[in-house]
Amino acid sequence: MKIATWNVNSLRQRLAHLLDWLKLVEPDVVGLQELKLQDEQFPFAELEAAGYHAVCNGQKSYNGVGIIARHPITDVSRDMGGFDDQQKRVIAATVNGVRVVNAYVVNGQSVASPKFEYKLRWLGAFKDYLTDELGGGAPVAVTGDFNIAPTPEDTHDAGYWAGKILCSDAERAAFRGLLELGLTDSFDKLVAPSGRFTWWDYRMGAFRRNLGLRIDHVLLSQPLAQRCASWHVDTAPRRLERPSDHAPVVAELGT
DNA sequence: ATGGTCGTTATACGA
Repeated sequence: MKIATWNVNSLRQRLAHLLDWLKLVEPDVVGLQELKLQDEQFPFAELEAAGYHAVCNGQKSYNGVGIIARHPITDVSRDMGGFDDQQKRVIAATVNGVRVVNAYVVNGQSVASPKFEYKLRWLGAFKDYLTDELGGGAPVAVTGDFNIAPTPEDTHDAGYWAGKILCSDAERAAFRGLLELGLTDSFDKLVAPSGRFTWWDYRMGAFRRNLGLRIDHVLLSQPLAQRCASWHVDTAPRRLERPSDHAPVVAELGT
């Protein structure tokens, strides 16, 4: 079973990339982020033709998340109950007995920004939300653009990124707090041929120079973590013309 | 590496 996450940075711009990638890789479940479209614009027909069920929580211009899967998708939940948020960042659903939670975590802009306060509040709410989902009895897979590089090694230049947005102590502590709920970072099963970065800035030729960060993650609750055999980044879509600035991450689970 | 690019019912702002 392949569980993937991919920030596509506009699904309308990236639909061909996604469809080609699905055909090649055949993931069972994919959490998609930054759809940048409304629900009625979601390409359900194209994905169905590709063999995928789909659910989404869309928003005009910004944010927006979706889950696509080869098995039927049930028990769809949108947003975090109890957290008043105008931004569409969370969708959860059950796929083949697995509770899939897919999130587009707040970027935060800079640690001095009011958006950083929002990011930390949001992460606090997300921890509570995951606590509830983990108590639901089903194994849980959390996919998403977390906008957090968990360790200095998850950056191309630890000195440059020290204390900056995506790498601050507060963000990293929040990420560890999620793991402490009983989730394992599937990155622990990194396979040797894969690099670890999942995002490269569009500017400065950052991808060509491999100036990246690891900010997209697949976290697994215990029964799934035990089955996780490998983690890798697929950089092929990042090499295409007009790519997303993120590459898909794939966690593969055995039986 | 502080510039440089993308995306969006845009022409500023978010990432």
